Amino acid sequence: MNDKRPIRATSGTNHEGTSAHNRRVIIDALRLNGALSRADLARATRLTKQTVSNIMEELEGDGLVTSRESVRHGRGQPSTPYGLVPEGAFAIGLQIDRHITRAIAVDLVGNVLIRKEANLPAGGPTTGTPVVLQLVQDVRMELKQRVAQAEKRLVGLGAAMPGPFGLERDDADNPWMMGPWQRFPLLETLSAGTGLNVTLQNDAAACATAERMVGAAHGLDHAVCLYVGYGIGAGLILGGELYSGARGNAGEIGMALLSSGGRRTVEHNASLASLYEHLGVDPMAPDIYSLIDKRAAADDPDILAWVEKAAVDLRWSVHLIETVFDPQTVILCGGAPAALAVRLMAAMQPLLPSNADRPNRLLPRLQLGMTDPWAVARGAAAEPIGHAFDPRFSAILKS
Amino acid sequence: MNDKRPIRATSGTNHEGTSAHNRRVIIDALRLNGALSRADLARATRLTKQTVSNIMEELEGDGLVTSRESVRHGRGQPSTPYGLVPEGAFAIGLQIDRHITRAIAVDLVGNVLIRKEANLPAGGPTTGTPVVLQLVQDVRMELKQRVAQAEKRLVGLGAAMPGPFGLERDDADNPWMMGPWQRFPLLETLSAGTGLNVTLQNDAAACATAERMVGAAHGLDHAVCLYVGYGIGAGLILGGELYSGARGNAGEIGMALLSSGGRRTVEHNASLASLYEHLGVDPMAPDIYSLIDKRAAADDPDILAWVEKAAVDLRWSVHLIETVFDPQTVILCGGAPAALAVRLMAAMQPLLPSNADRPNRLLPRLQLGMTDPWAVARGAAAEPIGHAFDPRFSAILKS
DNA sequence: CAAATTAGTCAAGACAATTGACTTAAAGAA
DNA sequence: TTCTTTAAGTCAATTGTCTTGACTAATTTG
Repeated sequence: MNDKRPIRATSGTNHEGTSAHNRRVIIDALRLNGALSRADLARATRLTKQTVSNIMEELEGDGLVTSRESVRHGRGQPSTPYGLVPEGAFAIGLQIDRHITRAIAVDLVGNVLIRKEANLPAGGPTTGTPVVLQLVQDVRMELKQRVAQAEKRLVGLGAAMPGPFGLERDDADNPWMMGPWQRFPLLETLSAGTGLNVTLQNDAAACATAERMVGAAHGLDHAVCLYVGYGIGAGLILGGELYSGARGNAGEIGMALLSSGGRRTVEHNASLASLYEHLGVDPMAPDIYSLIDKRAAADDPDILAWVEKAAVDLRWSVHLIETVFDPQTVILCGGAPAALAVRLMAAMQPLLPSNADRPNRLLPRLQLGMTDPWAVARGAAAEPIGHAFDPRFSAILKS
Repeated sequence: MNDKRPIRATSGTNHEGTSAHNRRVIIDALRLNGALSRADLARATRLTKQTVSNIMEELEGDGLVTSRESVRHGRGQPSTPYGLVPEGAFAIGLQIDRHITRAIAVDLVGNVLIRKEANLPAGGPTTGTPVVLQLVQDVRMELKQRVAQAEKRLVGLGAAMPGPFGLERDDADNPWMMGPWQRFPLLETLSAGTGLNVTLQNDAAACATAERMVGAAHGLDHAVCLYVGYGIGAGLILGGELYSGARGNAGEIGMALLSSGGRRTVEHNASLASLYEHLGVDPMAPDIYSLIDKRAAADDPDILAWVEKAAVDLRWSVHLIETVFDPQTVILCGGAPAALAVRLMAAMQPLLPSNADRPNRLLPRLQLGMTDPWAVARGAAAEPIGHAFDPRFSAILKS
């Protein structure tokens, strides 16, 4: 009969889509700017005062915003600012790293309420999954105990782990990869194990989300986070949204070959894995973070030697990021201890010339972002909250 | 009194935004799938039959779609497909290249109605602008003569030229740059000179737009066009939209340094400029395109030597693009003559390993796109048409 | 104390999608 | 043939959401 080829089309939208979009726009404005009056919101979103009033009433009813003390500014009736209610929503963030797993609980404005971590046994998902699930369960339990209505305002679980995802070839020999984990249906397992709405992204992307929410990328539409963790990656904020690529592997800059001939990648010289190897320390050591931090702070020559070597590749990475993404700024972030990160930043100067190298820039080419072992988990937790409220294209489409 | 810091927020939307979005979704579906019945459209866009009917009636009244012959498919009333009317809208596309400028007129479905080109005198915008404006004027005049109502359905002028834009440092010595043009307020000049709605993008981006509209990227949401022209660039289709970066310079992969130490870029070995230099031919020669094409087709050893050298860097470029963008496919396109492009493609095999190198891919890692000197102008022309009708986030925001 | 200015509300109206019943047109079954 | 099923498409009423314009409220300025 007729060919039943699938028809490709974007989804249309309707009244509810409009309304959802406007709600999200308002929440996003409040997150970005702090408390705002209805009149301010109306101007900023280009909606009418009345529309904003209606939506605010609804949001207040939903327990997502509350009024603050009214402020006088010159002539006219004083305005009543409304701010987000931290307890309006909660999410759990989960990081699965090479040797450790971390889980946190955050609220609507990004405050971290609970942190827990556990060593991840060797043996991949088989032995690791119970540990991870238990950790999540512990965080959830404690959250439930601490905040009465948290459970029903828990919007989801955001998980992050090193990429790349969906590769079929086995890179078991590559110390920077987590092959068994990457082939494991983590999302489904977590979803089944917790009953929560689960999202999965790579650690660099999660870090970028965290930077956008509360860090150096706050309010920026084009920013790239150069993530230095056990491996190296880039988290991409492009056009105001996190970009993940066709299969969630965008930004895996650590795997970029440094030249057309060689087999060396950025990760070989600049990842924390390479640092541990260089120093001959055991990455499983429980106090490794503070150990590195102390040695870096004391300008340990072994550390400085690694920093010099790593800076060469990181400098090139920044050049590359600037050249291909044209961001407003590049943010160095990740699990590197603060003292180490500061030294890396310094060693990367001067940056290589690039298109981003112009006078009268508003933002520096390279900024130091969060150097917090919990940053990835924070970003992971931000994902479900963002999904629930951010103004994004997909959000206005019909469900 | 109070601090009048600017408030950052996304714009809200209203009924007209909804309606505009749905119109655009429908037009886009028709462009992507060809003629579709109202029922098909309703299913594809997830709008109701009635809504689609209303919009179709409006679009038909606007002269953008017409009904085709009804088709029977099994039981039920036969459907009446509607297709885009080519004469529904027109746009002018303009390419400004190093030594030549091209202008075309296209219709709503992308047919090229008129092509004109002119040599661009040395001396930059001062001597070049009159030539460009005259060329545009010529195309416009001929369009007006050929199609009576074209003038009032002319939605804009899309211009493309090599990037990068907005650099303040002077690279007059760099033969791959067009410094004076890049610092020239082309957009304003064209706008003032023609009275049209003008957009400006780089040539690689324009080429990507063309590939998305009628080429290998048709219907893809994540595709990168590796553009080999006088310089080298990448046109980025990310998340279904063209991505340009913070300042329109995203994808300038030709300027990426090949290693952290050196000063060599992809453009040095793989651009047509490097080919002309390698061959010792004058890039101003009027028949240069067919000349290269013939020599390539005859497997001229000088050409083949260049191909080998260029392929090394292009292979690396593909690896890099796959690693940082994670696209569904990479498309080799640009102003290279067909015979040369085919040889480049062949010489690039085998590709370097990357995350994209997995079995059961749906699309090849690298495809040959348009090898048409007019592709850039076509893509440039698609921009105003797309702007007028595409479903994009910005389109649903309040004007 | 009146005028100006700004925040915010009220009630009616406008716009655009939805709903459900209906009409039309074809294929297949009895 | 005729009845049933299926699918396309229309009609008219309804619903959801934003806009409009007039209004009230609260404050500063002259």
